[in-house]
This record gives sequence, structure tokens and C-alpha cells, in this order.
Amino acid sequence: MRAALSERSGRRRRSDVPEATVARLPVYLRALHVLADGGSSTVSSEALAAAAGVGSAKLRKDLSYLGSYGTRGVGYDVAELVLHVSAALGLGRRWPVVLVGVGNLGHALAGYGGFDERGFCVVGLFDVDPARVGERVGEQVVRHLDELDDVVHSARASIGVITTPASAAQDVCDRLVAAGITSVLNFAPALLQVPAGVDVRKVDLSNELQILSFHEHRKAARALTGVPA
Amino acid sequence: MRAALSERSGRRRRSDVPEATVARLPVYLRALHVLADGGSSTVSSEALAAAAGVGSAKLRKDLSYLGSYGTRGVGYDVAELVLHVSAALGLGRRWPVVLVGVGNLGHALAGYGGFDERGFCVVGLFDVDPARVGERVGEQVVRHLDELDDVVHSARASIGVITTPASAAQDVCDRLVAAGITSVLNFAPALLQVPAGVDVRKVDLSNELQILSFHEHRKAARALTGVPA
DNA sequence: ACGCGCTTGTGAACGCATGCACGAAGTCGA
DNA sequence: TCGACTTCGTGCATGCGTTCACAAGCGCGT
Repeated sequence: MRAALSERSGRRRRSDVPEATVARLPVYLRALHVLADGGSSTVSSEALAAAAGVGSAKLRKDLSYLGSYGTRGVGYDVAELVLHVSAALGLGRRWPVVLVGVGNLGHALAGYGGFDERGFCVVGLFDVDPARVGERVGEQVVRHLDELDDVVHSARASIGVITTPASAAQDVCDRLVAAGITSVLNFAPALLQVPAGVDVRKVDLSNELQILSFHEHRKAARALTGVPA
Repeated sequence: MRAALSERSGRRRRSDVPEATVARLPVYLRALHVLADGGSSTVSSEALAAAAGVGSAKLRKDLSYLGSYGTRGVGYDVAELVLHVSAALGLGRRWPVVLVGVGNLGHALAGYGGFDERGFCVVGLFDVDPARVGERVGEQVVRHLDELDDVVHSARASIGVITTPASAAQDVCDRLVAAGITSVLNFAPALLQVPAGVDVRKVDLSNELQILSFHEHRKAARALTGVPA
């Protein structure tokens, strides 16, 4: 059960970083890499914040959740901060990732170089379509979904990516969880039901477009009725 | 203090829907479509909330920003609510979309059926690589980026999707904005600078994985230090 | 006709996140 | 050594978003 929530104190523990902050850490990390490649050895919160597209106060507060790694009067050491942020994100190791659903999007993700660069390596591609099983994609060969357990166990994978149609997503998710996956990145437009202890993040391309559509619609309406300051 | 809010201090205007609510409207809409396909003619906030994965109070408040379209004691009429949510999202029309960067991901998105289903139609694919220009993808032929202005104008497109490498993203974005695009969906891992009045939404696959990595890392640490599984 | 039960819509309380302002702590030059 | 300057870390206030709880409203059975 949930022994983890035994301590219900209102105070925030040191290792307890707010979710909004966690979501920005990858952005900071990328900005830091750019700065490092550009030759900077130190950077002020102001400069880093600008590079990351946030306010400097927010950035300092975010980083303060990880510890006090800045030097007053100087700024942050870029290389050192990269290490600390990476450590906080758990990027000190390579994360094996399995991907289920080798359709259009699955192909694209399997071939996306950005994953390997950032410490994620695809250790298995799966599908149920016999026409796709055996196909070679990048450095992997598409396996049948039945082999999922073997691969997850032997590679000790804990992260799974779902790029199936919505109708198959929940079933695939169940099989991933059964195999031992505890973090799921879901591209299928479906709400996934998972047991406690399993994290799910959803990326829905249509949703994003519809949100843009909302604002676009509003802009058009605003333009018709005269533009108030 | 703020002249802009002079109209009605306490009351929120009808067209002023909180951003967090806007982000959930597409989720509700999808859940409604599922319910409609399932034969439901009415649905309670409790049931719809469960289908969308949110709390019922939140759902009611969200919908109340659009108006009072429910019937007390009964619930919401599914078909009617679909219309109202669609209208709020500006889905009463088809939105022409241009896509720049026909690489791995661009191919996948161009072939993704989910867009057309939801009222977005790709009216132009663009790239700068001469090897890709002329290639046929789906029902479109890849054009050179120089033709962007013509297509955007003739199709009256206002939404652009960027699936280029990060290094090209800002330049492409500038050209989109110059052509008249006012909403951008950016898949490149880069921070885009845009003038006021242009909306940008960013989707970064690596970021999502890194956020999962954070939680996975924390789960592992937690398992070691205190909490017996 | 009328009350009873169900569900919506919303005011109010609460909690989280953001922005501000300033003390603390370090560097650099004289 | 000392003082002036720079920049971090953070308490505090503010605003947004979520949750709670309940009155208002509607249909239905009697």
C-alpha cells in the first residue's frame, strides 16, 4: 500500500521538487548545453533565464530546490550546474526504453536521434501486425508484442512509449505494466488507467492544435469587434 | 490600478476562459465523442469527468466558463455539448495548416490521420533540402520553403507546424510569421522568439522523457532508502 | 399539484506557483 | 584591508487553479 505517504507534514522536503519546477529542468539543461558549447564557463541567473525563456527569479528558485550551487556575485558554473541538474533528473545513467506501435509516428520516434543524445536508448520495438514484425528500423528489428516481457526483463527497462492507435493503447499499457514498466509516455489519444506507482505522461498532437485553434478563433473574433487595448 | 480590467472587476468575461481550462477542452471533446459513439444521449458531470480523467467539480466549473448548457437533475446533452465545446475551440471551420521540415517526424505528422478528422488539413509541406522538394507525401508534394508565402496567402493558413532541426527553427519561425502565420506548433527543441500576437506551443519529446526519468530516478532512490516495496 | 431526489452551477476556502524586493555572500579594485 | 559592486537565495505578497460544499433548479412519481 501507500507507506510512502505516511509522513503528511506540510513542509517540503529537500528532495521534494515541485512538479512545475521538474518540468522546467530539462529546458534549463538544454540551455546550459548550448551555453557550454558556446564557450561560457559561468552564467548569471539573468542570462540563463533569458536563454530558457523564463524569469530570473523563477529560475533561481527552481535551482534552489536542487541545492545552492551558485556563487554570489558571479553566477553559476555551467559545467557544474549541468552535472547537478543532470543528477537531479536521473540522467547519470542510460535509460533503456521500449516502444510499442511501429506505425508512422513510431517509425519517426525510433529514428529520432535526440533520444540517444540525452541518455535514452531504444532497446525494443514492438507491434502486433505480422507485416511489421521483422522489419528493420534504425538499429532495431521489430519484434512481436509477445516478446515484450523477455526484452523488458533482460534489458531492465522501466520506461515505455506507446504509439499505437487509441483502441489498443490501454491493452498495450496493461502489458507494459505487467512486464514491469513503471513510466509510460503515451502518444495515443486515449486516457490510460494505471495502478499506483506508475507514471504516465500524455502527448496529444491534436490537442495541441485545438488549443492553438482556440486562440486563433479568439483572435479572429477580437479583430472583428474592434481591437481594445 | 489596471485599466485593462476596468469593465467588471470580479466577473470573468465569457470569452475569457482560463488557460488551464482551455487545455482540457479537447480532452472533454474527445470523451464526448466516445460517449456519443457509444450511444449515450445525455451524460452527468460525474460520468463525463471519469471518462476524461478529472474531478467532477473541475469539469463543471470548466464547462460553466462556456455557458450553462447542462440540465439540473439530468446532466448534459451529449450532442449539444459537443457543439458548444467545438464552437468554443473554434472548430466550426477547417483550419489550413502548413508544415515545415519534412524529416522523420514531419513525414509522420503529414501522414497522421488524426488531424484531418479533427478539422485540420495540411495545405502545404515545405523543406529546404532539394532532395526532398518534389517528393510526394500523402496527398501533398513537398515544396521549397521559398513558396511559403504564396501557399500561406492563397490558402489563408494561420497555423504553422515546425518539425525542423533546432538550428533552423528560429529562421523558419520568422518566415512563417512574416508570411502571416499567427499560431505555431513547435516540435524543434529550441526556444522561439515571436512578436506579440503570435502564439507558440512547444512539444519536446526529450523533455517528456526526462521528466519521466526524474520520477523513475526518485522511485529507485526511494526504494533503496526507506520504503520497502 | 406537489414534494422528493438528483444534478448543475457557483461562492468560498485552500494550496500551489509566480513575481517582487531585499538581505547575504561573494568578487574586484584601490 | 576595506569598501563598492554584483549576484544568489529566499521570505512575502499576489494571483491562479483546484476542491469543497451547498443552494438553486429540473424532472418524475404519486
